[in-house]
Amino acid sequence: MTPTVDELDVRLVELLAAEPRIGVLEASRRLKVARGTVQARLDRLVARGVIKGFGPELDPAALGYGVTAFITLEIRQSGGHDPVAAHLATIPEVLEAYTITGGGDLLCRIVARSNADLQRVIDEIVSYDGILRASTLIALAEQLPYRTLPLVGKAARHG
Amino acid sequence: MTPTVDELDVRLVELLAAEPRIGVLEASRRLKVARGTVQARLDRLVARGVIKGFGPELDPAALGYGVTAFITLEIRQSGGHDPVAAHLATIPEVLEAYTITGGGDLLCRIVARSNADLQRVIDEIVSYDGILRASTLIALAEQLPYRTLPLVGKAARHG
DNA sequence: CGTTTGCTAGACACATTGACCAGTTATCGA
DNA sequence: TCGATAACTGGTCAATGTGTCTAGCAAACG
Repeated sequence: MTPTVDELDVRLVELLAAEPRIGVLEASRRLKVARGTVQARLDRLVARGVIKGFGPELDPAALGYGVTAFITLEIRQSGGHDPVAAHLATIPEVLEAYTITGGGDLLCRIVARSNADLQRVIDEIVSYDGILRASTLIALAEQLPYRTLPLVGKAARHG
Repeated sequence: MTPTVDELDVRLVELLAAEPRIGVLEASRRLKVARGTVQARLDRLVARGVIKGFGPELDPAALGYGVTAFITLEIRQSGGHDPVAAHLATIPEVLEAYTITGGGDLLCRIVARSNADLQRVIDEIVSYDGILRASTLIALAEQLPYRTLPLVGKAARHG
């Protein structure tokens, strides 16, 4: 299997991650390649889906949502996951949700303004009919902030 | 408490999220405000930390890491969390890690190339001395992709 | 061994940026 | 209610970057 990215791609991605505001021209200067090359590489990375986008990264904590928690939902088998996912999607505090192994379970990341507010969010979540049980884990500290950069390097080295 | 963001901020963030490549000038045209205003708002949002950055969003799946899992680590109380976090940081497949409620536990998001590869990643994680027990949940499907946009709207409406 | 693909290096018109400015509302505290 | 401060407008300017195109060259591929 041929790697999806090569060493130049990695350097480009790392450069963009470090200084997102530099343009294609400046990037080409830093990487010592022609501008067209950088442009082509970027287009290719986006086309392949390796780069999903350049949207602004928002910090829930800065918006006042300083409490993060993970909640496991046991849902009624019959209804299926989709209606539950649709319900969760209507709650802004639910940041993401995955179905996980172990009969009919869902793992969600949620945020709240405070521990008291967390109760409100949880109540809103479990108010839905198809949810049988919920169990919450409060995040105390972020030991390792979300990152994907090391993965690119590894993918290029072809692990 | 005064909101950290107002309605214009929300529209700006939503616009940037929808079309990240538009510049300040185009944004000002869409929002029907002066360019300087957009510039000032953007600077303010970044300065406040509401916008953490504009880095490229990478998709692990597109890099060949199609398997996502959540792993709970029970760590030895004595050593503390930091050495464990340092160990986890050296493993590219560990995308994030949180300390969570429940004595000395850590929740990590990890990715792997396949289920077999997942075993290798887990082995690498638990090879560390301070880790007593690990329990893994494999993510079957992404029901709700990571999002923060709805939160901004809610913060502005001041929930 | 010809063809395709990727990179270089340069060109061009055009749009955008960053940095200003003066003048005009809003907002808020006293 | 008034004054001061902060925010927004609408405009300028030079400098820079963008999108798009060209042609030549080298390596990889079948």
